[in-house]
Amino acid sequence: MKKNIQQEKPHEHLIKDAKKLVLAYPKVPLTVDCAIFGFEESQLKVLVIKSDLEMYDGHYSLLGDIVQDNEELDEAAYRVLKARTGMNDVFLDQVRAFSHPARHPGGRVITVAYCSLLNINHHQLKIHDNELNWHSVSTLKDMAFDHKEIVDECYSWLQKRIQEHPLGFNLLPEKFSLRELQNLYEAILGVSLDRRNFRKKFASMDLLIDINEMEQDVPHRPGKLYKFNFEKYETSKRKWIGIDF
Amino acid sequence: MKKNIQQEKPHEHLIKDAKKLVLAYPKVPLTVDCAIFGFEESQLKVLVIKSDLEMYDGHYSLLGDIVQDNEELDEAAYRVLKARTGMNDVFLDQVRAFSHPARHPGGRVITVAYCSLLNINHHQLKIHDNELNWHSVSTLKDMAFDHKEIVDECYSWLQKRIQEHPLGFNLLPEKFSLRELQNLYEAILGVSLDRRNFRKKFASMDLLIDINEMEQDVPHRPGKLYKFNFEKYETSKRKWIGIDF
DNA sequence: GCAAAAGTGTTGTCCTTACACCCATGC
DNA sequence: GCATGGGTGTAAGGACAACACTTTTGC
Repeated sequence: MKKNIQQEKPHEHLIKDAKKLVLAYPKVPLTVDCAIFGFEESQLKVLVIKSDLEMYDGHYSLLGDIVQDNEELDEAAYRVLKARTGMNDVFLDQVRAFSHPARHPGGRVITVAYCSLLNINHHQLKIHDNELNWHSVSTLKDMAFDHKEIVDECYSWLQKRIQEHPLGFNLLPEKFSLRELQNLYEAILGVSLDRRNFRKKFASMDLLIDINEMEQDVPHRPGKLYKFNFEKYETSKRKWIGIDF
Repeated sequence: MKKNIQQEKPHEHLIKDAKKLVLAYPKVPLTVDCAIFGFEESQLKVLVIKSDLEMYDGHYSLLGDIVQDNEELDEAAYRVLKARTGMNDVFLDQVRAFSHPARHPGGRVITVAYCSLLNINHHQLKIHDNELNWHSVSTLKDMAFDHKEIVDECYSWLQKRIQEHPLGFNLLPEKFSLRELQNLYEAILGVSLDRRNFRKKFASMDLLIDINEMEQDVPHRPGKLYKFNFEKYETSKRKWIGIDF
């Protein structure tokens, strides 16, 4: 927007100097926070770090940073992600802004939350300060700031999105078995699924490429490995017709 | 978030003064913009106003305002809504933030977009300056700033949400006929729906209360009027199980 | 040979879709 | 009586849920 309601009068003139207008606006500190999810040992995990604020000593916080001048929010989030994980080409999407006036003990700070999905094994954590680590989502608590609320919201967001779009592949290795895929869905949705129906579902979607390789070193019959068919997915995204409460 | 990546060193001390930390953060002007949708003459409309920036002379913009100190984003959006429409208890939800550095000609301004749904006939527009008016969504173009992009995004958001939750009732009068409800869905989704199937669908959801009244002054057989069963809806919200790409 | 998980089909139910005729009202 | 939309039922097809046995590997 760009117009202050209080300023309005019946026949005001058009504003010529937009710069002057904006200079008069109040300003707030703005950050991005990333809920970076990974999948390991059949558990959904999120990347956290020990807070370096004394009042949150021992509590975890999400990775985030100040938004720089002339930086888009997406860029800022991506910068945080890359600085910590070293990864490019990572799934990243904005969830929503959090603006409670007391959410930061240092004063008013508004943050925009991002959800990111990556394969834990495809990267090395870049900085091991502050006990950067993967924490199981289900056992998280006592986070710094409003970060628990942010994680909860991002997790709900993920649960919903993963049922509408095949995002789960971002959390798996390039080659994966159907068992791994199902474990992932079960972990994220918190339900158990029928194996045969699950396989039929994905078979009928035709989004998996059979690469004619098998699992190695498993203590049971090895399963086939698949890749995700990104091309096919890109050319046939969901059409949104049908009311369904 | 709250930690600047560049600041990190192997054994830094915990930060005691959070206020001092935040004072050092760069700040940006922050606004909210509302895509306020209404339904009239079987068309989805959005509330717009003539921009008062000279460089956008004659172009429409959304309603919005600066976010005040210590104001939540939701509050700011609600304030804008109430100032212009005089309405309380209006549906309002955050869509997402827009942060392109050049989106405002006066310099960097980040905005958070909100989607709002209200019944056009239940309110009087509060201020008639700047040609505040309802504009058909389908014929909007040449808006000020990035407001066309914001409207498009909010419209997509609405198309999706209205299929998951019964939001449409916010756009209708308290009492409405099934025909009006169907017109609404057809207008928003841009499809035509089978009348019998549509009625069956809503009948089976059991979210409509038959109030034993009929339409008046229609030049054909009058239809029954219904109210939306808000209580029932609140106690039986959607359960999110099932993968569905 | 035993444990552990892979792989595979069928059936019933439910939901969705497609489709046509009579009815009530205003004019 | 005619135009306009209101109101209703049925049948076919597709999607989903439930369910058990055989196979392959490591040990």
